[in-house]
Amino acid sequence: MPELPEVQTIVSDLKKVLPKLKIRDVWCDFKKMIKQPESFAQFKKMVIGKKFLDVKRKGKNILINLSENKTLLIHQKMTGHMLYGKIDPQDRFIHLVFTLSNGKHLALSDIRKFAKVLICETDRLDTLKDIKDIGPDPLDKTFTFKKFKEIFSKKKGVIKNGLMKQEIIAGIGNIYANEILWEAGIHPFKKIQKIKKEEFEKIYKAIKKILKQGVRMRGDSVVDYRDAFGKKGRYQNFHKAYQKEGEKCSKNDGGIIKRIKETGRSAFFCPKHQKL
DNA sequence: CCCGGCGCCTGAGGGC
DNA sequence: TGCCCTCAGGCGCCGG
Repeated sequence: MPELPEVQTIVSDLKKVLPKLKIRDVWCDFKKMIKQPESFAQFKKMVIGKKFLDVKRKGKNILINLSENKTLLIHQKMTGHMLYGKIDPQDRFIHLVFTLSNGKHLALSDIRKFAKVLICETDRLDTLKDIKDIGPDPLDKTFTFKKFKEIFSKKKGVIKNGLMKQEIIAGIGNIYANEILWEAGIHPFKKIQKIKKEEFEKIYKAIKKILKQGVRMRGDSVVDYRDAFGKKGRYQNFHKAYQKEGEKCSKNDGGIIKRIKETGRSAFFCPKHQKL
């Protein structure tokens, strides 16, 4: 499931190959994924002939900046991922394909069809809910401890849910939330209001450390994530908590990783060193 | 306003 | 073998 490191990997890949190429054609077999403009015919008209200028990320959103003041926003949701290169026409999970001026393709593969795509005027991007209603990016230089603590100390609920709320902080999903809290030594269900300053410091450091590590490993392919060239990431080999239920905590503290389901999501943690 | 729960989707995996 | 159930979880939406 693409979270910040997976999205960042795709964005870096695409940034290397897309700029200066043009869109020759576009094909789609699941038009529902296109949220804006209204019809696929309009979408097609808006992108054909446009040139790729830049590729960016905001939270889990991929922003592909095109010529003539257009930006493609892509959210990969659970199983979506962008692919660049020669696309296998037999691949039934590919639902959107751009044919590029160099003869290659840019495609969106998505088993579960949750991904969404939209076009926005570049200078109106900030008016989009997807952009304006999300919190700061945890890897941004301006995301300081002061800012982190300031944002979180106002929030209610438990820490793991807070970390996963995009309107508070943008980019963290279930895998990294579990890993961050394992690293920080904080129980996933600890109430935000009960978290002390030193604990906030540990969480802050863990956010930076774990997300950077995820980026370095080119993402987490525990399910079906691939980079823009179809290669797996490596972060799944470094999980300490996520999907480690029943295993010994790698801190060797005698804890056995426990799993608790709440509101559809699994929390994984070590009951020994992650205290409430 | 906030919180919980459901719907969107489909493949994998377990039980029988 | 094959059917059916559950699970995976990002996020929009709805209702209490």
